Amino acid sequence: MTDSRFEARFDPGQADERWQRAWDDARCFEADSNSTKPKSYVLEMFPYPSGRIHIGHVRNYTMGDVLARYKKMRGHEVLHPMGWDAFGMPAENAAMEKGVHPGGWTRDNIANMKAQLKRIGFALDWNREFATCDPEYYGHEQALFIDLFNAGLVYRKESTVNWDPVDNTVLANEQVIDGKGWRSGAEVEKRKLNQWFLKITDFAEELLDGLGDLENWPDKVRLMQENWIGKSQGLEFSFDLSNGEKLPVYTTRPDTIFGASFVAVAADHPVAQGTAAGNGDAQAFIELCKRGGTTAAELETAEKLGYDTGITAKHPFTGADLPVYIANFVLMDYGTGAIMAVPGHDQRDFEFATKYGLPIPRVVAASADDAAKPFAGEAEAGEGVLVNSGFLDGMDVDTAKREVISRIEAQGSGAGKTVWRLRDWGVSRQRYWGTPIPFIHCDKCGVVPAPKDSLPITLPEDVDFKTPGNPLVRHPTWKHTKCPECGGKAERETDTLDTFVDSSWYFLRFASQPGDKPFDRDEIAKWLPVEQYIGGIEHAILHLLYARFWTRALAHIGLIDVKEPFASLFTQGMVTHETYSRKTGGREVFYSPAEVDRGGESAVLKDGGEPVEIGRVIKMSKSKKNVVDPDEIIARYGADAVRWFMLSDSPPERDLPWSEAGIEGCWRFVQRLWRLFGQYEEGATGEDKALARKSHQTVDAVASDIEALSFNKAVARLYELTGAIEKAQPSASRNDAIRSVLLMASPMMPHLAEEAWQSLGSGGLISEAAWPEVDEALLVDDEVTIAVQHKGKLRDTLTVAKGLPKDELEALALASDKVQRSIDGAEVRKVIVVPDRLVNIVT
RNA sequence: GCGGGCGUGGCGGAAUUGGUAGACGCGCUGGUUUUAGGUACCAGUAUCUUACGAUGUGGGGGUUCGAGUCCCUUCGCCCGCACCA
Repeated sequence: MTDSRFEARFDPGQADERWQRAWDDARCFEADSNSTKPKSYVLEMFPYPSGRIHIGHVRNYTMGDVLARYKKMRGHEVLHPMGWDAFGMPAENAAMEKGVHPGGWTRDNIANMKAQLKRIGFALDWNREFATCDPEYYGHEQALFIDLFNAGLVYRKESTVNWDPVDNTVLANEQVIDGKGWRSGAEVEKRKLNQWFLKITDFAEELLDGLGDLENWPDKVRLMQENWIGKSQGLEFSFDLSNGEKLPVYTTRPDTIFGASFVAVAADHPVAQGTAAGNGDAQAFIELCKRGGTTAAELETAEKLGYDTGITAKHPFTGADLPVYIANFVLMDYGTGAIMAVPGHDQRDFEFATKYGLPIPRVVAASADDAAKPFAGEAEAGEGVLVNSGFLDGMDVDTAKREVISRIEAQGSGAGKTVWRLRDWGVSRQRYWGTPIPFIHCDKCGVVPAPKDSLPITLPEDVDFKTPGNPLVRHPTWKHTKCPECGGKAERETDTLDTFVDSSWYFLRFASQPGDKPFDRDEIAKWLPVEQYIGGIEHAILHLLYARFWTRALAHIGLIDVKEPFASLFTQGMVTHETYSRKTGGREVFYSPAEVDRGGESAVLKDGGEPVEIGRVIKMSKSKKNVVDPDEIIARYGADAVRWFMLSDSPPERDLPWSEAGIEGCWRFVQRLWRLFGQYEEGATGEDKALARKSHQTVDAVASDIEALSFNKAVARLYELTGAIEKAQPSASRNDAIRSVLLMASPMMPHLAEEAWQSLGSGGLISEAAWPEVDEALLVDDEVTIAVQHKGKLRDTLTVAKGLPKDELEALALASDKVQRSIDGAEVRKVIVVPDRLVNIVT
């Protein structure tokens, strides 16, 4: 019964590219800023141009694409742009390893990856494409940076970097492995440099409060940001030290002050520095702290170490002399860089006190009776009542906090204080491949911003990467310039900006890209905020917080009117794959899926047939070789099967395990749909009420699924409806249902859909068509299936008219043979009836 | 270490406010069509049990007429930790 206009099989090899060209020719996905339609800005996190599109990108962009195409079908003017996060370290690493220029390497990668994206058929507005390494883009970024400087949001201060003494280079955290430089293997040192900072802490309160309005962000992301910002109410007070100095400390647990058994300062705290002067042992200890990791994770997992300064601090209430230690777990940039340590009620202090034999007094207990209860090998950080604490005894934790703060304030030795965990954003990078920081150092005038008409300050092309270190510093001419203030000899800043700055406003530039300024305020007002932002959960904190901050900062200085850039956020999972490996000579060798023949339970090498071990399903990575190349898959199965796979089965926020069998199944479904569309019978008449109902219910449900980004559910519903249509006899209802499936599948399998749309003789492109209408009357079923339980266990089901009253349901349930057999004459004590759902009989 | 998340058949997963656990797909088993087939179609597929039935959502405990869903506890895996993007 196959329609003659349909070939036996859908051939993506000839169809995909043809339709991609048709979309380009019709310019269907170009966003019109002057449109009067409701707007939808759909954005996926733009990729770093590493060279190849990764299957994870394909998943991310397919989700956004389905939403963008769907919104267009619902009559929205859609902005769905794409660009390149093109600055960063990998380009410099490639330059060092392969002798290529970072710019050329990046441009080649972009060209490759763009071609790859085109082959997947994404509905992108390529007119708005840019790369952050375009001088035009980073020139505007330099202008914005100067604006923020003029608004007092940019400053310089000393801060610590990882220094590789052999390569004479600053290392990123990921380049430090076990405290050693990844290339040189040299012991990494901490070194202080003058660096540029953005005052994100000025916005801490705003960024925290703003989270409350981001209702369409995942709760987990909001919670992570809240914890990261880390507002805490505590007490800052000063200890009188035995050397006559005062030592300010900050604590969030002033209630436990009677449990303080020592005081600790960070290695770079002035008290530590003072102790080290003329004290070799203290100096050695501070040196020890300077080695090793800089990251919070390393600091906190490292063994707690300390050095007794010999100084003591006088307890403000008991007058006791507490020893002052230099400790490796105290951070200089949180609070005052010094703490009162309460080992009984803080785990880090507990470990330290145990190691150094310091007292561990209990000052909080479950009840006053437990005042002498020993600790069970760890600190107790929870709630309770105060004990062994003088005037605080018997109070709860909150009351005691307030009491201590007011007494300290009365003494005049301190005050209640709000402290934030959030630190200012250090944006200096001692690297070439980034946005040059637009400032000029003049001996006479100091650090002055470059004149705006000198922007962009572009990177020099003639650089070499044979010598380690920043090529901008050793370039013969680049940094030499004139001071814009006095006209005298001066030098350019050679630091470049963190690439997180580039990604903090690219979504604005997509919406509006005038040549003479970063963006047009009115156009931003039209397009922003982004309706739906989609990206990886790994960006939950840094990128998303920086972008929120940068947007607020621009609003603060009056350049834009939007404060939150992303109205709705979705974080998708990774694409994973099992690993294949063989142990040869004690070494594990990994093989790529392409090298392996995968049977039901086992796998063997294609070349040679030796068995390989099938490993866990993990994130795709080059080192484990468990990667699949989107290009190869598309060449084999076409773009639509790959897109369908990306949407099927796994909920989008969870990991998606790639499997060969899975893509085969998708390929078969593409063909099954193709046959279904061929079964559209011109002129078929007659009504099929059940099918019509199923079809309209599916259209309604798939629409809500797509809007909720629950693509796996939408896919399951399309399978179901397809099955129902295949079983039905030809009718007008059936034709209508086939047409609905075609339209519903079109955002997911656009090439197949265009081909079928054309074959059915529908005019124009399906990409320009409207979403099918839903007949509300068909959404409600008139019969429901009721579960009948006895003592909470299912005994029978009943099919009854919808809305049947409770007493009738109860009577029907009790009349059931199966139920009576289960009750077996016992006394019915209670019957619970949930209309249209269930009856539960309790005996 | 701290913060956040996840855990349901052989596999991916589905399951309004607590209300028929396993929809849908993959795989597997049997059959039909085909010269053949890696295609298509039909039937079956949580576990135990001959059956009646019992058990079952990482483990243990609790609340409830009723728990995958709520509470406590425990184990495993994943993400982030400020210079990877």
